[in-house]
Amino acid sequence: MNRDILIRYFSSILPIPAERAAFFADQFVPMEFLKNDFLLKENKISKATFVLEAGYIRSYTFDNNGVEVTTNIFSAPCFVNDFLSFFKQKPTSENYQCLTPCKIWTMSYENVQNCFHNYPEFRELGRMMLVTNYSILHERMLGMIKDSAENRYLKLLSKHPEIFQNIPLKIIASYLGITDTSLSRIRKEIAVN
Amino acid sequence: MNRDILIRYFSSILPIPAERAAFFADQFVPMEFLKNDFLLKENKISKATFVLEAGYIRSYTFDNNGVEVTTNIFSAPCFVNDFLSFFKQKPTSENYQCLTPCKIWTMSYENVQNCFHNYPEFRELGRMMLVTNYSILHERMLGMIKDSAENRYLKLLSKHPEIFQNIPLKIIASYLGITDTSLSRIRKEIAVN
DNA sequence: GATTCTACTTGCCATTTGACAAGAAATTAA
DNA sequence: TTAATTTCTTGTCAAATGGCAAGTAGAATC
Repeated sequence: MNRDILIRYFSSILPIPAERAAFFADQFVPMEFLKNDFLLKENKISKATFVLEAGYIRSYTFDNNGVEVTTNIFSAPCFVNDFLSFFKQKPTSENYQCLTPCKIWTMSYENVQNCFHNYPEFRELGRMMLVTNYSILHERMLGMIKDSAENRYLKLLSKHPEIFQNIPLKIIASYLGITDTSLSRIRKEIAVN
Repeated sequence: MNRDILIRYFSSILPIPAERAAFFADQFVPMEFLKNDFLLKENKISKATFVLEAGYIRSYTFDNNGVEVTTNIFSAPCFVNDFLSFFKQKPTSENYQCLTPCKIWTMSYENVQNCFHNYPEFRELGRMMLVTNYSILHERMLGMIKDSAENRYLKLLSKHPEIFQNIPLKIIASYLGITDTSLSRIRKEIAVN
């Protein structure tokens, strides 16, 4: 695993001295996960925060008919966090599962709290991470209101083409809020034109 | 305006000593807004955070065809914040407008930063506010994927019935991601049964 | 009180999306 | 390699939602 990726990722979120970024990176423990491994299961409390160095993860839950719904797709490098469960130490309602083998850096809740307490820059990093994720979710929400399914597909395709090379379409369809059938038709329609 | 509402609201987000909650409340300046007044306009940078004591506010933007889209509805008491604009001091893409006369407590960006720096509990309050708002948005997102328009309507109706007494249906429809025509039909259908 | 404006409803028809089922293609397991 | 499983596509039909326009009701303005 590559610690430099972690350091660069921190610096991209918030400009901080390289030395400090390296110190923060040292707080994380590297782990390797296999495909289908779970980082967190529903009804459990998130005890750690994760940074995905390589691989793909999704979170999912179930709709009223018991059908799996993909709530999020994580493409490296990024934080993987159930904010509600982690920061309020409450059980989550979602499952976080590796879609591919993953390289993941983890940091315990206690250590995060400790660094929040002692390092203003770490607090700032945490806040920026929250704000950034909020605004990504906000954009996705706007897309659900403003855009057609086809446009949502095209936006995701242009922003994260790598996802389509690595994740089954039916999971992407669910994430886009449509059925795999519809996504298949949308792709067909676009291919024709 | 009623400072106690502010204090109680803070305490509901995070258990803190009453004295400290009162001190935080003192950092906020009371203001009265008229119907249709703007708290923040698109392309401007949010210079203050707001707590809505009484009244209704919405945020809106425009879709690709120039049609207004309501992105959020704020029902007192609650924080009213453009997180991205406020915390990153970047221009917002949305308009925040009063739908009724409003009683609003404001606190400047500088003062917020100062309190973040000096008061751990204030930081914690800010983080909880962010986390809470993230999870509300997350739930709304899930609803857009999992629920039919009718179910989204019913959920909003049961959770915030007061909104339907105070805000035009066409704005609520837009917030739910449907047209006012569709909402009208959904309501009719429900009324029949 | 009359006028204007806005919100809401409704009818008609088109489009999008879903449900279900069958089959093809690709991947995984034996 | 073969078999089993999963993913993806496609057909048919139904349901949900939208676009547009007309008409009604209610609120705001003069």
